[in-house]
Amino acid sequence: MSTDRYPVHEIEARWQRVWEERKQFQVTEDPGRPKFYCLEMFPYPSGRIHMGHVRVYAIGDVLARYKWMRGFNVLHPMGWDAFGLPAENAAIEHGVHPAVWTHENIAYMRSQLRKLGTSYDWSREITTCDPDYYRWEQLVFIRMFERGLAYRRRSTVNWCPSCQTVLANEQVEAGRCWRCDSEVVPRDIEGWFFKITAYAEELLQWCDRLPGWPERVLTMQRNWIGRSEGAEFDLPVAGRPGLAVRVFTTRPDTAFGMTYAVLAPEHPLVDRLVTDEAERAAVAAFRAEVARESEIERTAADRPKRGLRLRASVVNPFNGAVIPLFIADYVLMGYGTGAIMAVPGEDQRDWDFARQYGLPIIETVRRPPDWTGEAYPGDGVKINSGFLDGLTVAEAKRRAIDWLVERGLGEARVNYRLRDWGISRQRYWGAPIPILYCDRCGMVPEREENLPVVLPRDVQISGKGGSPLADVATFVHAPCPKCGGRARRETDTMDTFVESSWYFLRYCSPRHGAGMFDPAAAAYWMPVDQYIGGIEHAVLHLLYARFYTKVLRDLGFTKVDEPFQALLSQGMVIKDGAKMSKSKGNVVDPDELIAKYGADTARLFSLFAAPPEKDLEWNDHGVEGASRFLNRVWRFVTGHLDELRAAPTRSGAPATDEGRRFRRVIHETIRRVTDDIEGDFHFNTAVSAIMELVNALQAFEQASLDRAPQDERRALLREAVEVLLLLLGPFCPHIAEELWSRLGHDGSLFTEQWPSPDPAALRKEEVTVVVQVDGKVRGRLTVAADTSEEEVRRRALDDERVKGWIGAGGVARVVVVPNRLVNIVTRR
RNA sequence: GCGAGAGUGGCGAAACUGGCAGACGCGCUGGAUUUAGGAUCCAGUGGGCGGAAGCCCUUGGGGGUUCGACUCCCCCCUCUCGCACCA
Repeated sequence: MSTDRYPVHEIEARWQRVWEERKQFQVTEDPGRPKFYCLEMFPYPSGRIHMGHVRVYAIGDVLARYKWMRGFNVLHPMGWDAFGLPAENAAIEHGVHPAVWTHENIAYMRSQLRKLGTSYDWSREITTCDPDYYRWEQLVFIRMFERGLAYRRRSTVNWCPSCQTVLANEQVEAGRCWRCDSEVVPRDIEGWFFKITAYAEELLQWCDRLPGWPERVLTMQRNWIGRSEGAEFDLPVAGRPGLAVRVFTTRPDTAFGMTYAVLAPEHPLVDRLVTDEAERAAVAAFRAEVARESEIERTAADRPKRGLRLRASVVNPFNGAVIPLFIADYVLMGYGTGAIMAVPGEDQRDWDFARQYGLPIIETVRRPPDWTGEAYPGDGVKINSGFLDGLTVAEAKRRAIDWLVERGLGEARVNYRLRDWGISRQRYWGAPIPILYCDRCGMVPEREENLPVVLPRDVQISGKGGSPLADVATFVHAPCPKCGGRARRETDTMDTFVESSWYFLRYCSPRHGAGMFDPAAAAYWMPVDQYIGGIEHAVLHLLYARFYTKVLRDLGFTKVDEPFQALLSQGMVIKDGAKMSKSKGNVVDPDELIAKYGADTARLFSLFAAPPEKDLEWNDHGVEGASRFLNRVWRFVTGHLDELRAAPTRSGAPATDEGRRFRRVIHETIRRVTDDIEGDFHFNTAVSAIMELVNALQAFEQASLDRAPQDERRALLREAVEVLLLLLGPFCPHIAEELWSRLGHDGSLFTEQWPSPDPAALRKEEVTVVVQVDGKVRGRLTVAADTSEEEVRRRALDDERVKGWIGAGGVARVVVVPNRLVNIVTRR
């Protein structure tokens, strides 16, 4: 190790030990102090932390330490999202038990997080694969089951052939598995669901009441929930009394333009409508053709639509017209009623289909004169629409619905795109679902006093498919909780997103034995004041956690409506233009980084290089720069220790202009750094303000050597250095603590008050006013602050240089912005 | 297609409610120190013209509002992300 650099490792290890020994960041509820719950998304214990972790935990740590210094009682916990597939895959590949693999990883990653100098209350650490953790979600599962919020049904689900398990809709990205990127296939299977759809409206409504969340995350959630308003009504099947096709539409006003109707190919009504074997065979062939297409092909853009005309026809109740009925691949069974009225005039999909199959097109809204498109989806006056003619689209929608309701033919209806959350996983490493199947009693929940249903250790993990739990006789066979007879346990486990849906509540009282959490502790700490994590969870974890919190509220466990008051979505860490990944070979290993430069440098660079919400382009030279800066701070403080220690306590304003100017820089830095942290977490500009302070400090040190009175010089140097260390503390805690103590302070920097700017120091005596002529800078004036407009105008017009730019036309007007600028507008 | 966000030096970026565009850092150039390298320090660094003072141009492109536009309005282009036949 070069002697030119400060002793990073010695210092960092020492302070990490001191903080731990002092239990400095352990907290208890204290009603006398304002609380601040600072939470970063907990990691999956994959083995080692990566740069994305360094970034998110550095961001959270700055905030937590800052809030400490601001006098808050800060809850800043850490834990492990410990269930999940990689542990099982490791078991298959290396023959190590998932539990062993997981706990080894946790031990290593915990030491890595400590080396980063993070201010966690480790006494609150939780691990979700611990039965003392998941027992509580088993309890909640039972309560949800009793209320119909957890239910079992057979349905077509997303199956990942590689992970050998079901995926929730939210876990499928463009037809592929969110984890392994395999193509997802539909599969008909029995499984457990959480009824998130019962909360669709509330989840949507609250999107408008989360001002601390980024708009793009709220938009993604709103889109995902996908509310649409319209009407549902019957199209009677011609000549088949009692049979009708139920359709949903958002445009009931266009009903007079319906020229055909469509059922989803798998719609159950189809089988009842077929007239003979020939048609049955045709339908079967069509269905097979549609089924052959993969999810990805089916969602490809501009794909031609395919349909099959059925022999049956339906009647448009609005005008009695008999219209053809199709089955077609562009109508989905999973949305609305699985059937539509087709209005080619106003719907582009219907237009495309009608053109292809030679079906008539009726326009029911007058086109704007410059309209050149095909189907017209916009507003306008209704035409060709009977009693709706002459109305606007909005009026006609209302009228059409009233008309349906009056005749008992249909009703207003709201539909959501959101589907229930499928939580069954056909895998081992997850929380067991506490349900038994009894031959006599059917589906029975485990008795609450028998919880937890512990995941057995001894299993054969083959990865061949099907839950390995099914082969564990001691687990599967259990007495029926109701009748005591023979019963079998459910062998699916819960989606790991269930654990992460409430861990923030468990942190409030992590060792609570009488329930999920201590209500008093949760009442004190919740909600999370600032949550920090990656954008990839915009509609996964963040939607599930909101839902689960509302369920817990409705079950009487908590009074909180929303778990996260404010959310910061940090950007990715990229290198050479791509996300860091082993396959691209562009990973930077945090261990190596810390070994070379130390944690303070790693933190400083990841905070300085970009604002937190943006992607961060990794740059090795930039890291050098961060390290260089810290070394400069170190050299300055250690090089002036005698002088700093001998400094007098400040009294009054500096006597020299130089001193006053420098003191203003010090206090302006306090203001800037505070505003940057409090505002939009723009730590990058906060760091640059600190760097500017150091630049000013060095300049002042040089300039004041022989010019300033020595007492004033020392006092200002001391004031500047103390402010510098206090401001730097949250970003680079180790070096700040070390230099703070070398200055002669006994206590920790983090028990100090965050500094406030002195208004007297901020006051400017002189200001530079820019003088423009026709908007171009032609000079500047130095004037006393708050000089009157007239005076500034006079002095600007008197300026010789400025006069030269005023042409023959003379001055038209003069705009004066006090303390800033004068703009002289000439007549041209 | 729909929705959201972004576009500023060689690079990461900054610019408060419209008021000196490019702070801070990286890189680069020159110099000092050094046997050398490293480290450190000093000066310079958007483009063009000029010996210099200085002048002109410049925030994806085009228009507009304004004394004044990176910032506000309209049109267009490019990129990123999300959803995607959702009736």
